[in-house]
Amino acid sequence: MIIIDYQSRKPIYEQIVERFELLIASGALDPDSQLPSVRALAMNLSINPNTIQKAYAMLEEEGYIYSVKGKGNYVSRDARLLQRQQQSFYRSMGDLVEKGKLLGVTKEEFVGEAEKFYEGEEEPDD
Amino acid sequence: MIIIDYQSRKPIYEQIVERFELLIASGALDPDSQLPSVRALAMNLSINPNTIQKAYAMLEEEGYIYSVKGKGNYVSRDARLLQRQQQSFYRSMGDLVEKGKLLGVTKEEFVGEAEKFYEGEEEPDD
Amino acid sequence: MIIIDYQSRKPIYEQIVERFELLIASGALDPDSQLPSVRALAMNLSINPNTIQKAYAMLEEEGYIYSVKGKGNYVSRDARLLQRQQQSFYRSMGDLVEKGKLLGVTKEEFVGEAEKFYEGEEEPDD
Amino acid sequence: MIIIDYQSRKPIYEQIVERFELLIASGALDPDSQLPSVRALAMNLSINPNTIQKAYAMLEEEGYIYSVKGKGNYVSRDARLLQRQQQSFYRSMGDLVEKGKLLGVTKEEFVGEAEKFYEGEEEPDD
DNA sequence: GTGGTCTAGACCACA
DNA sequence: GTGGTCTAGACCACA
Repeated sequence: MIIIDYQSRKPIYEQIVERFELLIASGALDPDSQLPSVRALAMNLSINPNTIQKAYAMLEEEGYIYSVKGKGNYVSRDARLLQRQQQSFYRSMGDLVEKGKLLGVTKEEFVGEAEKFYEGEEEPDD
Repeated sequence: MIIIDYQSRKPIYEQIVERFELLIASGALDPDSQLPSVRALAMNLSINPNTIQKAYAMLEEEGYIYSVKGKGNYVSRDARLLQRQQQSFYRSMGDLVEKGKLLGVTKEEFVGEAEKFYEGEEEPDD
Repeated sequence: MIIIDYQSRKPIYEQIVERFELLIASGALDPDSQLPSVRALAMNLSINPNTIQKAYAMLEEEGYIYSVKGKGNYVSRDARLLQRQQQSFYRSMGDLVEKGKLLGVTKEEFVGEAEKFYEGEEEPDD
Repeated sequence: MIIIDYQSRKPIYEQIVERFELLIASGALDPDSQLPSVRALAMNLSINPNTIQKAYAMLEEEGYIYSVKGKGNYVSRDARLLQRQQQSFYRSMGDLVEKGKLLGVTKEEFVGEAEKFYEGEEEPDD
């Protein structure tokens, strides 16, 4: 469920945070369902429990999960999380378009490539 | 020409590198034209000369600029730089599309928004 | 009678203790009246009986309740409990005022808002 | 500037966070002024640098400070921080009023005591 | 068993 | 010198 790129310049805890943000905002994880325990996930990924702890603390601070003492961490029930992710998504798109303009990518090229990306993945047949 | 966001989490030297990469790949800086001297730019942005040094070293290593001992740093003449930037650009687009799918953004929404971003900005009146 | 906020950062047993403290000190629970049994309350709130046990033990230690072996837990008859709560109440008020001063809240603003809070709520129509 | 109560149930890093929140929101610390370095403050309070780090990370996440890599942590310039603190302040007041009502504290008593607290501190003479 | 806090200490990136 | 990440390990509170 969580994949870590140990070569990445992005810190481990951040990779975990971003992964869970997506899983939660997209609905892949149901509200009030329990996250893997700190120790279990640490073992699983063979990293230090403190690092997981840090990631979970961050997710709680951001409202993605809530923690129940002595029981575990649970997915928050908050519709605004999806909105928030989408907003950040469109902001990234804006940045990308700006970069594209600088590099001489036309609107048509941009849209054409994007459509290919959209289609390419889902049905690898035909 | 170079704008630094001092509050950004992105290191200063990296901001400088990326900015020059774009300026050079897009042709905004002509091949063989001279870059501002390390000291001048450091003074101008009021940051540590070592930071500029590091950015220039990186740009040289990547082939964006070449340095002439005792004279200064100059823009490389290399058509592949634009290609390289565009490739990285399309890779980013692919990542963005993946994220969009997870967040339930449809192809139509994606394309629609992208077009808005393309049109929205002030076009240099001709 | 007892409401638990499972998402609160405050431990469950503590929420239970504080709730009973108020109910008893305010006279909402009569002296010598019986508290719900540990098991019943645990079932009712669907939490671990150990947690209720711990809360009751704490209330007994503080003198709010007394326990009769084999029978159950009962509300203490002790006028000083109200005083104690009120003292702690005024201490909190002192802390709040200090904080208000730091934040630039004037005495007039403080009093004005407090009066609004006092009036705002539904008063048990008489 | 920062005082730690080592007996408190409140974690050290949280005490540090709350103290800086007040100092910053109240304007006692000027925007863009530098906070003590992680190591210096750690030494000063004789606690582990990791604990200070944690507090600073939290303050950054909340927008009270920003961190410049290799240079230090600085106070944010954001007027909404004061508002945010005041909102939380009035929420606390609301809770306190509710408690007061339960304990039989009348509006007049509440206001009277609050005024005493407001006056008591400033001029210890007269 | 669950999360949370803290220390000690190493090591890296950045300016 | 500055912050940031991570590990190892202890110890506590809670359910």
